[in-house]
Amino acid sequence: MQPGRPLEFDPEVALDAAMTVFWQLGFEATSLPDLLKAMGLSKSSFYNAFGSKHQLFEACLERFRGRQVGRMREGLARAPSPLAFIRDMLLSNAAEARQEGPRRGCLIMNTATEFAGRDPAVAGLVSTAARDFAGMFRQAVEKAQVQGEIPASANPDVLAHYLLTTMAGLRTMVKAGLPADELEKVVALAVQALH
Amino acid sequence: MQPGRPLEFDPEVALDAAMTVFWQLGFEATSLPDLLKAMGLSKSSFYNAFGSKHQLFEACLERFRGRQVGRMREGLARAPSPLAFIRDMLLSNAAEARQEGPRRGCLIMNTATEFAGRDPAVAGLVSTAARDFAGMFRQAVEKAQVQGEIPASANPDVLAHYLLTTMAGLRTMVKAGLPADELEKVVALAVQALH
DNA sequence: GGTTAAATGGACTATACGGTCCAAAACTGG
DNA sequence: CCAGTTTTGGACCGTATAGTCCATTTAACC
Repeated sequence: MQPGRPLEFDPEVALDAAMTVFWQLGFEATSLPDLLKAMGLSKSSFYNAFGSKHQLFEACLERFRGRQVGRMREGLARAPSPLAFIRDMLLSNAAEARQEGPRRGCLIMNTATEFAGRDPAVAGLVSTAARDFAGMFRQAVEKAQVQGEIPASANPDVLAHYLLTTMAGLRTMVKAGLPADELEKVVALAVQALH
Repeated sequence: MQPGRPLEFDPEVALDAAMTVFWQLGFEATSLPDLLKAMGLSKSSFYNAFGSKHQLFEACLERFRGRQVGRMREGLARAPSPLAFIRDMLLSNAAEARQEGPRRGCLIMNTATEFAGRDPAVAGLVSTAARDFAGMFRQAVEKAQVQGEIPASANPDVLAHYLLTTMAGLRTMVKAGLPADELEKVVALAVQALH
């Protein structure tokens, strides 16, 4: 690449801002002006750097997936025990019901419900992300089995999918307005079911 | 009401058609032309009869809620046992993963994730519906406790919320592309957890 | 400091949106 | 058959949408 003027904005930062907007509003409800404002750039720069609203959205999904997987990996590594990680994971989802504000949920789950079925590219990203999340849960389950926190007889894949399903359900129930107390009891029950 | 020309369409039928469209596409992604086409009426008739897209949507939510509660009540009455009803309920959600087509999910859950948080009126309808669904599950749980299918020591409310959460999670996972076989194993595990 | 390549702001486009309005048509009751 | 009331189709409106384009500015390299 030859000389030329350097970017005035940090694409990473801009992408983060865009991700947040999509996360809160979803794809359809997010307008271009919404994005430009949040990202702090002009139309030209936007299209120059990100191609289109749709491409940007896909980039955000990817970004979210990677970040979330990283967060889970890190959480599993740091947690006092694999089962504690699982419980904390679910509890952190339920905890969103405590905050008064936005209730963003999970970008991947939101996207799955919003329109994964109508867009093959997006559907692919969503299902890949779901598989990755399940994979992390699976690792946690297997680790818990080694440590004797979960019976070795259980099928780690089934448990992983069960946990992912519960997580998705919690996010939905938060948005539906169930109080945090109730959801925390649900989490306790769900964790109990692993034994 | 005096003479006047009678309606050329059946409002109930039209409402059903509208409900189906919203169910598949969500509120934002459904355009007025989409609705008119599905309902088979002109703009004038539409606004005359239903006020606005938003009002129509609220009517559809109400309709869905009532219908779903009725379906659950009926299912519980007909089922060979309360626990069988619960299992069938969850399985029927998972079963959507088998069909190739649309994957509509549950209108209420879809709406919760799409934009319940941004619209107080809609949020109210969604949370009412969620409470109603939970109430039906609660009845099933209590009945199951009487019949000894579920330990009497369990808290019916918690179990009801747990079931609702699982149901919501299943619908999300269906949309995320998890295969039906896996989801059915998840259902078995979730039902197991009630004991 | 000139050349070059890229970024920028803003004007511009075409389309689609939800919603309104009105004149004409159509059906009922008398 | 007429009066009364409502439905109906379609023209119309202002706005917002995603996306394009170009002339100008800007900074890096030699």
